[in-house]
Formats: sequence, C-alpha cells, structure tokens
Amino acid sequence: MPEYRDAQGRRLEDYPRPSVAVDTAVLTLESERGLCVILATSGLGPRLPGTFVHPGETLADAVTRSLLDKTGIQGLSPTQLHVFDNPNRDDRGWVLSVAHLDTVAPDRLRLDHSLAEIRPVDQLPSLPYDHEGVVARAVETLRAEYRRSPDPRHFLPDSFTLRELHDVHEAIAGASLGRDTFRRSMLSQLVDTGDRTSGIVGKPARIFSRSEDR
Amino acid sequence: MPEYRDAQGRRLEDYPRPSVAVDTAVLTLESERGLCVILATSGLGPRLPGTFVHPGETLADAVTRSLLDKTGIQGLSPTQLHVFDNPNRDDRGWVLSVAHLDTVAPDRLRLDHSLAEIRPVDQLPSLPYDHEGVVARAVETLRAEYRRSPDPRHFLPDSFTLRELHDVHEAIAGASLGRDTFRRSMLSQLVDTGDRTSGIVGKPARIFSRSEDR
DNA sequence: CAAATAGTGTCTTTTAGACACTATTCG
DNA sequence: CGAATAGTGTCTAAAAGACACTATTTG
Repeated sequence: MPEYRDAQGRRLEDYPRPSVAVDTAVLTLESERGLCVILATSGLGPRLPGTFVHPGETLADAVTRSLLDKTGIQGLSPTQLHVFDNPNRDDRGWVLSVAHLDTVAPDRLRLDHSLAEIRPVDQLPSLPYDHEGVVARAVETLRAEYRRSPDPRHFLPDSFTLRELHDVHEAIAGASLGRDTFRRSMLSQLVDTGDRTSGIVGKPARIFSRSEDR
Repeated sequence: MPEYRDAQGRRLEDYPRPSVAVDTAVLTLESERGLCVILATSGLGPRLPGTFVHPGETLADAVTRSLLDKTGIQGLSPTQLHVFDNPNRDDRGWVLSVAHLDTVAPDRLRLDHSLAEIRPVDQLPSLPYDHEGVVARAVETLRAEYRRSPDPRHFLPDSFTLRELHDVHEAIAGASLGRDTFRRSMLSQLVDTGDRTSGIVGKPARIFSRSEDR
C-alpha cells in the first residue's frame, strides 16, 4: 500500500489519535432473578468486561475477544450502543469507549466464576466510568427489540411453547404482560410445528418455531 | 497528571491507535422537495461533511467544527448513529468513523453554496465510504423521533398551527398521514396558546406550542 | 377424579380511520 | 357570496384487554 500523505506531507499517524476501547453489557436470563448482566471481577471491583481495540480488528472482534478473555464466555452478536467520548473520562489519557450490548442464552452460558459474576440489572453495585449508563442503554435496547419480535436474541432454542416465550418476555420487560394480548400478537409471528409437549401435567402445549430468524 | 503506565511499563501511546473521524448527515426540510441532506462539494465529489476528531474535543465538538468549516452552517444537536469500523474502509490507514445525524430548520439554514449543496434524500448521487448508509440511518432515526413526538428537532418555531406540523410530519415521513388521526394524536401532546392565525383565507387556526421541549 | 395447564369464544373498551357537516375568514 | 381552510360529530372497523368456559393431560 502506498503511504498516504496529506497536503502538508503528513501521515495520519503524525496527528494525535485516541485510544479506542469497547465495553460490553452481556445480558442473560435467570429463572429466579430475571434479567441479569455479567460483571468482570478482576481485583479492581466489579465492572463491565472491556478491552482496547487492536489493529486489524473490528469493534465486534474486540468485544468477542474481551468476553472470552475476561469472562470465559463465547460472544454472539454484539450490538453497538453509544460512544462515550468525554475527553477526561479516563485518567490514563484520551480514551474513547464504544459501549456494546451482547446476549447469551442461559443454557449456553459457560462462565468462569473466578473472573465474573452475574447480577440482576435492577440490583447493580456501583460501577466505574460510564458503565451504569451502558447497562441502562443495553436494557432499553433489548426491551425495544423484544417489543418488535418474538425472540430475536435466541434466548430460547429453535422450538418452544407460548408459555416459555411469555416467561422470557416478562423477564426482559421486568413486568407482567397479559396472557391474551401476548398470545394473539405472537401467534401471527410464529410457525406452528404441529408438535405438542408431553410428560408434564396439564394440557399439552403447541410447540412453535421462529419464522425466518426472528 | 502523573503519566500512566501499564503492567508492562508501557503508556497508552505505545500501542497502535486508530484515527477517529466523524461524518454527519445534516437533514433539513424544503417546502418543494421535502426532506433533504446537505452534501459537501469540495472538488472530490459530493460527500457528507466530516473531519478527524482533535484532542480535547468531544465527538459533538468535532461535528460542529466540521459543519462550520465545510458548509458554513451552525450545528445544533448532533446525535450519534453508528461507528463504521471496517479496518480496510479507508485507503489512508486505520480510520474509524462515527456517523452522526444533525438537523437544521429551513429558516435557520445559512449555507455557503460554494462549499455545499442540498439534495432530497431520495435523489442522492453516489457517495463515497459508507455515506449512503449514514444517510439511510439518519433518515430512519429522524422518522422514529417524529413518530414519538410532535417536533423534537424544532423544525418549527415555538408556536405553530396543526397544519404546519402536519406538513412537517408528511415531509419527514415521505408519505401522507391522514388528517383525523394526526390531529387526535397531536392534540394530546400540544399546548393551546389561545391565539389564532389571521390575515389568511379560511377559518383562523389555533396556534399551539410544544409541551416542555418536545 | 383433582389439579394443572392450554386453548377458545365472546364481550367490552379503546383506538384508528373515514367522512360528512359546521364554522369562520378573505377577497 | 364563493373559495378556502379549521374544527366537530358520528359511524365503523380493528385492536387491546378481561374473563369465563372448554380441553387434555398427569398423578
């Protein structure tokens, strides 16, 4: 690649540049405690997992790498939320941080408990930098996604009952949702597999799957 | 400030860092052509106004500076849209670009026409980098804001008639909106000033103002 | 059969949309 | 007065919400 120089004969590297970090709120569901976030616990007190972005990497690459290194989990589909850009937000110098949301289904969560802990989003400890704001944005973004679509983050397996989907939605919304309206709005967005549950008390439930990849 | 060093005794500046740019889709309304975007026209072909972020600046500062320098307009309230982060997106090297949306009311637009032109968002020329995607995101974001609130970007002055508001919403939506439903949904979100229009044909219209700063 | 859960039918309330009709101004 | 625009009243259709009732399973 021919080296670039601007009108003053200078390269990009001759101008001051910020360090760029990523910080990620990984949200998951727990049956008892509802919507939770994963916090790294590496001596300095609880915080969101993050790292500096390396050359040749995308932001999503950096998120995935930081989650593996800092919490032992396999990242999925990081979504950008916001760039925190206060020039004085980090004592170490000029650091921009790109906040992300990621999600992991409870049954796929393999967490290294020596590195991380799981906390309900409404019972957070005090977090450094802008991390409490990141969690708030992550929760609001996830709620907006689930208002539009049955299970866009695949918290459930490929097929599931309406009851299971209802429980997921209530956990994410942090509120109860009304059986009738929920059923009607979801039926039009799901595919009936024709199968039924069996082996548990009560009338067998229809088993549905997502249409396309919603 | 004591100089920061990490566990390897290195400073932040010892690690590779990207250049960080901002690019902004400034949207405005024209009575005949509807929703439009401002394009810089500086010899290299039309493109969104942008600049590299300087030390000590926020991203919003950089947006404001670039708009003044490249188009002669005074920026208002830049909103972050997305970070474009493909490591190879710029020939000059590793450059992240933070896309922004800004808006300017037609009567406050003082454009330097030797530097910039105004184009309807549905009649764009071919744009470099990710700039067509930026415009698309900007338009979608603005439309979402106006679905939720009467005039969050203050395209209209402090007081206005329902007709004027209706025209703004149709221009932004790029579609006609239905007089009755529009009226009903807006009345509950506006404050009746008690004044009426006068001097124009037809029944005088009530003049409303925004409640709070919506 | 009793308890538990799934699913249906139906009624009411709310909201969206259409549209005719009235009201008030200018020229 | 006629053209133009603002505002109201009312009807219908669709959606949201409540709730009783039926259906089918396990233990």
